[in-house]
Amino acid sequence: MGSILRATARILTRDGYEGASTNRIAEVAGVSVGSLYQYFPSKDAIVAALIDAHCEEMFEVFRRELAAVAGADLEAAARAVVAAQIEAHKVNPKLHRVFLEQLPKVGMLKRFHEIGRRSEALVRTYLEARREEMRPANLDLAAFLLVTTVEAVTHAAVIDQPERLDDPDFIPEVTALCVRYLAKGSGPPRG
Amino acid sequence: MGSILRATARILTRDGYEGASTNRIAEVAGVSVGSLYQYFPSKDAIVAALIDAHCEEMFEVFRRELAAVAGADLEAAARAVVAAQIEAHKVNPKLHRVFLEQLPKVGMLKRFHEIGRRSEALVRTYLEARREEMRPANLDLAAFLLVTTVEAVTHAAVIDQPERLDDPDFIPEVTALCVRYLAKGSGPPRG
DNA sequence: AGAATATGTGAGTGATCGCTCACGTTTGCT
DNA sequence: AGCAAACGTGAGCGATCACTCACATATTCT
Repeated sequence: MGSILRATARILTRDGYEGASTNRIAEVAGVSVGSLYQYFPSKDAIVAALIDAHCEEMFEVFRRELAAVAGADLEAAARAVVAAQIEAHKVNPKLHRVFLEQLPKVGMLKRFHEIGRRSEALVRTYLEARREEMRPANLDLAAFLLVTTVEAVTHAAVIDQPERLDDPDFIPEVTALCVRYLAKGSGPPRG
Repeated sequence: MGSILRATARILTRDGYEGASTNRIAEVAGVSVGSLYQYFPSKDAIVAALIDAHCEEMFEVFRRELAAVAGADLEAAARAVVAAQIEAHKVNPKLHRVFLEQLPKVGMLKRFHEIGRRSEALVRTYLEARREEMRPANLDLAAFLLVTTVEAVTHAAVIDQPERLDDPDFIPEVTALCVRYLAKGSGPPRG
């Protein structure tokens, strides 16, 4: 069963979604198609199980790195969130890409949206604990903006432009994007 | 030919990628499959043409709204960028979603990345013209972060959580995210 | 050992798909 | 009208796919 998931992941990362027929998955896993259907009711179920495992793994990396800075100040916490997202995206970037860019079924994406919502909840908890330091009145909106932003920027960097990560300004600048948005410090002069 | 593209767009928005077989496209367009292949060499070519048209339309909306504020101050320009991205995403949200979430071919996504790069160039031009007002030293990185951020936040809102757009804080807060990142105003106290 | 059960096999099924091609139909010219 | 080129047609081809099922093999009982 694990071998089926491992074979599927390998095919997806090497040949993309098109190469992942049930016969080929069975072949690479070293079992027969019949066996494959004893463990999974459908091809979609295999992919779904793989997505679930991948999402769980990414979220676990994210959550663990965040737990370490629950009491830290804003700057340190923001830097940790950014670094955590980068690490989470390094779990299996190729597989991550296939899931987000090649899966033709919409239902599959819901699983990714869910870890987004869970990440938002973690961040909102932090923001609420330090509410008096925060400029935004609507912390729900703030958490949404931050998580969406950091995820997008991280994703674009890790998946599409890995050379960005070599830029020593990358993490500090993304951190600044978050911190300057959140902190009360004087913004631009208000009209 | 236009009818083929229109039929394809309609099927994609109504039934998703799975429903868009060449026979069905021909049927909805009111032509025969044979005719379809006189205008397009392959099914992929139809989808590609549709993507190109869609991207061009979105970028044109974005570019036009931006041209109007080329000389405006940072706050106004940022607000315009945010509003422009929202408007661009309203061109055809359902089709946009299918393109980004259901197309199984990676090659198709390159076309979306290209308008991202073009948007970055527009933004960078503005940033460079006002370089002395900007805090970030690396305006290339700044343009990348801003465009990626505003696109992601806008996309998430328009496509997945349209109720966000009803929040009167939405545009101001996204604008604040950009302006506070860019402006020289005192950031958080530096260690 | 032998029956009963669980597990594994892979050729084959039916359905779908992108695409072709032999054949009509229309159009525009002389 | 007569012809030819351009345009349109749709049954059907070959390929592929997810999935099944009759059968073989392995395992666990008594």
